Amino acid sequence: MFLIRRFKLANHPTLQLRYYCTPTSSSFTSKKLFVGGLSWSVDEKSLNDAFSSFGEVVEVKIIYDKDSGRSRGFGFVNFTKEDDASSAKDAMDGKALLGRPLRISFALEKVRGGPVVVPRLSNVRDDSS
DNA sequence: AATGAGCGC
Repeated sequence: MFLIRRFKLANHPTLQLRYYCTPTSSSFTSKKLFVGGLSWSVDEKSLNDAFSSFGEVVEVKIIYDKDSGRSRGFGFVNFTKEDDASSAKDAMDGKALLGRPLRISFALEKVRGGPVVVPRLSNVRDDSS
């Protein structure tokens, strides 16, 4: 089920490839939620407060821009049980937090290790024999 | 400076 390697080609200059483990079915469950649509001013504490009532929250992480320090407007919430994550998603998806409606889905996991690009030098000779 | 779909180090 989590077998499809999906790649996304980001905007040209960096030509970054990002691989994610995506489920074959569009609806799946996870203990980890992706929470988008966050107001710039939402921090991890308030996000925790908003989600901890649905179950035991292991981790709350908001993604901040590396050098501007500003929130990128999304984050992740980890529950111990995916039932809790699921009900939190159902209850909070579309619901506004600090004025902005949350966009919640189950988190995609980055493919472990990421893509391995094997250097292939076409003019390398095999001198082993 | 303002930005508003997306999936982190």
